[in-house]
Amino acid sequence: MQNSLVEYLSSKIELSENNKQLIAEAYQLVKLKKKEHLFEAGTRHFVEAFIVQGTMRVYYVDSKGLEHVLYFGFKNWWVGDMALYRPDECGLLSAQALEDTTVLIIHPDKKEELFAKIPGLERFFRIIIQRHLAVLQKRFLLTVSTNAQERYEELLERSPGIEQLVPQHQIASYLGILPESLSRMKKQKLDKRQS
Amino acid sequence: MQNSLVEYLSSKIELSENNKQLIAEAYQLVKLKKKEHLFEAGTRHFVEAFIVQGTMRVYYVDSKGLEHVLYFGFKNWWVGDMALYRPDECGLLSAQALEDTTVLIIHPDKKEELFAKIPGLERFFRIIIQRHLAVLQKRFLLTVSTNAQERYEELLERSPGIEQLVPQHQIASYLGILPESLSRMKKQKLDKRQS
DNA sequence: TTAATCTCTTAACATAGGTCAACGAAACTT
DNA sequence: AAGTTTCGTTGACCTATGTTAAGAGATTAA
Repeated sequence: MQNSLVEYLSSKIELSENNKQLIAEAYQLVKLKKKEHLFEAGTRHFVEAFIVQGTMRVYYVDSKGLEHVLYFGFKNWWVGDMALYRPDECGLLSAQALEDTTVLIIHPDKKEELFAKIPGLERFFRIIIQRHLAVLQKRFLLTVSTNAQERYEELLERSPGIEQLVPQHQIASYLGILPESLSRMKKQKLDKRQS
Repeated sequence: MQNSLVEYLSSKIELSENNKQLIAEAYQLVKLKKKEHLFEAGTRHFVEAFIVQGTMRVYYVDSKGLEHVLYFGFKNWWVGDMALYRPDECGLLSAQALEDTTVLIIHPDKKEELFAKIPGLERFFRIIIQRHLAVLQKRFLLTVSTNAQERYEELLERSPGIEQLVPQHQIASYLGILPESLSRMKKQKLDKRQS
């Protein structure tokens, strides 16, 4: 069932059989239907979920009501609002399943318990946070230093196959442009190739 | 001398006199002349500096040679490439003094020693990282959801007085536009106010 | 003090991407 | 299967910001 998380963690840190058991029991399986939300902006959600199967998008809704995809989550990735640091904070982000998706979640208190029992686990999660920071920083710098075309190419290179997993207007949102603009861009690319 | 760091930390966590002493001794005072660099992209720099006095900018140079300010550092702020997680990594960022500036730095190994000796310190630095993540996430979302005008107003509101500390073309770079565009924006604002 | 450099402003023109509107094709709902 | 919503495409036009060039002050260096 939740072996995928245990497998994933085992590949990252040393875990005794007993600890694997503890982890498997602490996490709870949640099944989301397509379009269902794991958490929504403005609510208290200290959720950090591991995707067992499926695809999600994490996005922000701005003051004009427009949505902006911050990142996508695929199998064996973590999704959450990593910027939250207290369980009682309200977040700015929402997370929605782009297809039927299965995730594993844990209560913050329970996570603390695991940290106390399993050496190396807290350190591992700290590294996850820092990796998120590194990824976000790269994303920001790419966004301010390139045009949509270049960002599109970078995305395709970094996540080949993403076009099969995510509808095109969500990709446009991730790139920071409108669907019409992505459509136009792709056409220009084609036209150029044929000339 | 380095009292400002000790004072700052004391206001955040409980510190015995002995621990204050340890901290004061572990950090090293560095004086930077205006335009001097604390670290530069492409070099191994695991630097995390506390600004005692002065102003710095942390920036990225893109593949076309253009500079993009990621953030400014003022008195009593931390500057560094928080995305680095191993002391032997090369960073993408550079940090330069915008005026004569004094900072406190520490060797990573020494920092580990402090962590071992001073309870609460490691936890505090973890919070700093997470706060950086939160700030960066907000910055990213603001950047993709607003125009330069709105970002300019947000900046002035969040950092009143910044225009006295930082030259205008650096502010433009922070906003993600060219100096000419910021100049034009300000003029339009004036024109509007007068009509 | 002069020269050299840096900083800010202005203006004319160029372009990436936004806006609006319309349409056909998929993909769900019933 | 019919109807409804969602998704991608196209085209005409618009706007924010980039580009280039020039000049005036301000600051720094010699």
